[in-house]
Amino acid sequence: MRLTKISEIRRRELRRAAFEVLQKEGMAGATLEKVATHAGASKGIVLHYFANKQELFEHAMREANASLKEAVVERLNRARTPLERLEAIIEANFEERFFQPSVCHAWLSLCAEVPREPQLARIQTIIHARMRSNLLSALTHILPASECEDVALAITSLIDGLWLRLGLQSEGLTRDMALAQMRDYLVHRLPKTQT
Amino acid sequence: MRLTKISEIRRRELRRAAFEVLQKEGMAGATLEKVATHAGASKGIVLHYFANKQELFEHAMREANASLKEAVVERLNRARTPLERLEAIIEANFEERFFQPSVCHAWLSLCAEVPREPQLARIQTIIHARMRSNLLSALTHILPASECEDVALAITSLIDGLWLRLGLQSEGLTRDMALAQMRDYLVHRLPKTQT
DNA sequence: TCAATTGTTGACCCATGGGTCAATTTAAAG
DNA sequence: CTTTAAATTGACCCATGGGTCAACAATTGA
Repeated sequence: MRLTKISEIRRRELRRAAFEVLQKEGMAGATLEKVATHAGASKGIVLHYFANKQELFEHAMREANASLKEAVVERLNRARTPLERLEAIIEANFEERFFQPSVCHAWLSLCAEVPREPQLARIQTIIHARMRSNLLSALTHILPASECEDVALAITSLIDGLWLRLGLQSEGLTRDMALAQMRDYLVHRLPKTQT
Repeated sequence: MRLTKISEIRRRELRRAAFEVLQKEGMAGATLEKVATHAGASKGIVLHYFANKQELFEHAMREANASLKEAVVERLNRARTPLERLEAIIEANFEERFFQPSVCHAWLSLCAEVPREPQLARIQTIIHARMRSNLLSALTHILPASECEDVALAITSLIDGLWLRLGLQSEGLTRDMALAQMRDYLVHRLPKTQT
């Protein structure tokens, strides 16, 4: 048996192709045909590996999320202090490869389906839970317990808001500006001695 | 001639119906047929008053935005101090009639189309510009000029992020929590004497 | 070498939905 | 009252795209 079965290779290729097509075409425009073509395959193959369109894009979302998670873990491993852990989480969310208008467009398209797609909602819940947990594990060492939840939500919301802005108004919001925003928030919200 | 022409009445009815259908069905599911039925008319009439689907939803977005704008103006008129003006803008964005998961779903669906729909992008630009201008007109009296732009962007992003959260995880985020978040931000970001 | 499994394709089906149009009803104007 | 214009309908057209399927190719394992 091969180390990685063809089926796994194909599924990954198709997930990725789906996410990439999503970036430019949106959910309605991301045809099975287009995804297949973009992956260099035929439409039939897509439905051979995924039961239907929803499942395909569910896996596309999973993969995109997994790659963000990786980036966070990677940076968290390097972090030594609680503050560094906080910065690690934030900076991972604004890495150049992620913080791109097209990537944001794809996420927006997926988010717009969340209300009607329980599977996507589930993934979204997981994403939020992990974010919260990561933030809390750092914040509890920096802030009084009573404030941690609030600040965690604020940080998440700020990140999401900046992402949204990037998606809606690509011009005029750079990665550096976004990071500056986050830093500004931390400087004013965390205890003076910390930063 | 009647005070309000039938054409204007119909157009408003259809815009509203479009927005309401959007709340539950999303952009793909918001069929011309469904919009027409929801407005108590036939599909033909929709295309009689709007050139095509895009135009219909463009006007739906315009109307939803106009109603938010009204709420802001309303509250701004009551505000006396710069800080009150700031609070007016924020509170308008979280009025009960707006800050609802279903309303947020509709906005999400529209936002997801922005990248591929220049008309929607234009409206979005206007929304952001007005928000920025409103915030700056209050902030300039509270903060040093060099900080106003940054704080305006932060406030906008926070609001958008909280809205997004409401859309993605309806349970677990109340209006009061959202407002508390905004207050918490202001308390820590504005000069001590202000709040 | 030869089943048996897996991968792959393209043709086909069919529901859906955007958009057109001619025909009819309703209302306005003179 | 009649003519002109606006409002409204429902039938129709047709491209699109999700999903099925039978047949074919390739790979694998005995």
